[in-house]
Amino acid sequence: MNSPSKKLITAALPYANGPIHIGHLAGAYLPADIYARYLRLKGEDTLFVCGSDEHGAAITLRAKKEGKKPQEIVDQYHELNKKAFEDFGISFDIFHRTSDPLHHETAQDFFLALNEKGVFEKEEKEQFYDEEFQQFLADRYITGTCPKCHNPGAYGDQCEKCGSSLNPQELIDPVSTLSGNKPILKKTTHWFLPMQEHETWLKEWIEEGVVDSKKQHDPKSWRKHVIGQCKSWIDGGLQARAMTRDLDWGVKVPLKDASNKVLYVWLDAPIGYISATKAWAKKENKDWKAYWQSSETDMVHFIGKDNIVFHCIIFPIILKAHGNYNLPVNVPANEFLNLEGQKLSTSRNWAVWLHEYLADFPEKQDVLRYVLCSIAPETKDSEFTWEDFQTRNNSELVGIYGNFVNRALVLTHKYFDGEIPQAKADLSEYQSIVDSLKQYAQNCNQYLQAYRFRDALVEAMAIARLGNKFLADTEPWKLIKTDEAKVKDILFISLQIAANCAVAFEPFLPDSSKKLKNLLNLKSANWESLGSLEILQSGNIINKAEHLFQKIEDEQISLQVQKLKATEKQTRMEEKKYLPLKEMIQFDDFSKLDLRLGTVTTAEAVKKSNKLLQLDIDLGFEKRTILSGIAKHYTAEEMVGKQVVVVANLAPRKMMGVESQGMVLMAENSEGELNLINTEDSFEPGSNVS
RNA sequence: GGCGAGGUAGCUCAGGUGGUUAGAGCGCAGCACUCAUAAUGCUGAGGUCGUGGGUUCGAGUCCCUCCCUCGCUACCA
Repeated sequence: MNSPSKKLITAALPYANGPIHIGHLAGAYLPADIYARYLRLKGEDTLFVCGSDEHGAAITLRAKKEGKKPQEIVDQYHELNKKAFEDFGISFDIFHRTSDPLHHETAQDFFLALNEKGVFEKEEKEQFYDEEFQQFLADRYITGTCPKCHNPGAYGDQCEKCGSSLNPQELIDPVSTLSGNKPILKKTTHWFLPMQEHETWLKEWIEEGVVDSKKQHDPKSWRKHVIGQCKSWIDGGLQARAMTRDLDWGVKVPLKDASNKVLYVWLDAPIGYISATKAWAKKENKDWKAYWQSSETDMVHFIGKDNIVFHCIIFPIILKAHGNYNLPVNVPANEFLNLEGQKLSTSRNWAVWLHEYLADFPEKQDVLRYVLCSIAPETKDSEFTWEDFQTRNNSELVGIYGNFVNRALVLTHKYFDGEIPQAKADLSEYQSIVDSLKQYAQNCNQYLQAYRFRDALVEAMAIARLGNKFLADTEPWKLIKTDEAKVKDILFISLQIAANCAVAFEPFLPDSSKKLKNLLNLKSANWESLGSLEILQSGNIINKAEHLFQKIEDEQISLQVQKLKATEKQTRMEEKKYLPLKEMIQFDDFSKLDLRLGTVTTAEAVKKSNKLLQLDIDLGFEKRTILSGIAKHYTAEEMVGKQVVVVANLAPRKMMGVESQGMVLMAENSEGELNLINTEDSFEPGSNVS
């Protein structure tokens, strides 16, 4: 491998259907930004691109639901997210969008090029079509009865009850989820990408890092879970996938016989990286090809784990099939971030939204960057808690880093009126400090190169720790009384360490580094100076000390926790609310029910079930065994002796190997809690309920 | 029950291709210090690396059994 002179960094295009939360940031944008900033600091020719992914059925449907145009939805979130990224210092060279004409043109050209090379297989198939909505239906917008297990709620692509994967045409009584009508079958043509034809070279590329007999990357530098997931896909056998869709919101398929068809997301979103590059190049008067088609350029995709297959299999196939394009040298996908014990969920509002965070913690974007990098899910899922956020801020940012900087500045002002002192020529008695500094700097650099940002950040913090230790060991506040010359050496070194902090933290905490550099009157410092005692110039004046970070109090934290709990409760209420009223019935329908009072005589948990209790119930005239799904609300012990209402003429049903002879009635509230139904004066068993 | 992930110090977690006394941060205890946002530094507690087997000269690190936890899913008639 040569050492490329250019770097292209991409971060997954966020879907313009909602705002950005800490999971997105920790998963892709923060590591990408750290890496991009690191490369720029090293002076490498770096381009960092991203943009909004604005097409797809979900946006169309949402627009329809809200009575808006798709473009309105997309405009709203594009602007919101663009601003959130800016506020958090995500230093995209361009944040483009896929609704831009340049993108449509680029994606269409790409499609045409592939089509001319005969990469696709054109095939006509019958597909379900919703006549009322006048559109073909994606698999997941069709439900029906599963042909295998007769579950009435199966989706067009799979039945979640029995787990079998399906074709929409297999469903019994298919229904469109758009209109609720029965869809009709209609012929339509699509362009398929036969991925199975690419298995051989893909396998070699992923496992050996070799493509076209050339070493392209070192697989050892790739994360284990990334390679693992790719292998399991390839080993499971790749299949042909349609690259076109019958929709009207998207990039039009640029062929005469393809009206009302758009490119599928695989040929749309990732091409967004290319069109973003083109848009940037146009503006900057540069050549976009230098970043995509030159062997001098390394490309790295930053994504979350849900995007691995996309970026490691499908996009590479497309790029290679097109020819001329580079493949990524790494795809450092992160796993998922959880929040206070639960996974983040946009729909359930279980998230910390970037724009809301800044409203509550103004100008504290670096604190969140610090915490999210410290706990980034680089090798496995990890957890964000507000308590941890507070601890890391207070004990690490304030106590270690901010405090050290403050000590060095305050001492310099106190003893030398803010002038960086002149140290003696021979500082060899401090060699061990210099060695440690160099070591941390080197470690930090190596970890950054290896995409290990958590570890790299720990090394940066170690530099601040070193500074604190140095001051504690040398005690300049004592020495000043006896040996001012030595205090000059000590503060000279301390200030150099502070300057080192400014450099080392710059990729992670750009705003704080800027502040610190201002305090030190340091115009610029590149990455190469890291580890040296030559960043600051003796004789220069530094500014008066200001705190880089502020403590976060308990009240602020409990407020956030309360906020989370409140939104959680609210969304749960909204989800449940009141069930819709069922269809009206006649008295005859009701009188078919035979409801009786019964007394629970014995109760036990059903083995290997976590919901079912097995109850023996005395109905007066006979005894019944009934299974009831209440184990999460009642223990077996407390059920014994309870009076219940039983549906006594319900057909028996076997569950978990036991026959249930009836059903116990329960009330369920909006929280999903269950409660028994009783008579006021405990009538005798067998009494009729009507 | 099925699928996925995981069980390492009080807590949160590191521990590529097996190899000397198993690590970090926080918390805790003691000591030092007072320049600093009661901040910092040093020292310590002494963890059967979930269980039981196996492979090996040698296993948190590989194989098998079992137990437990979490997520999705099934069982709520």
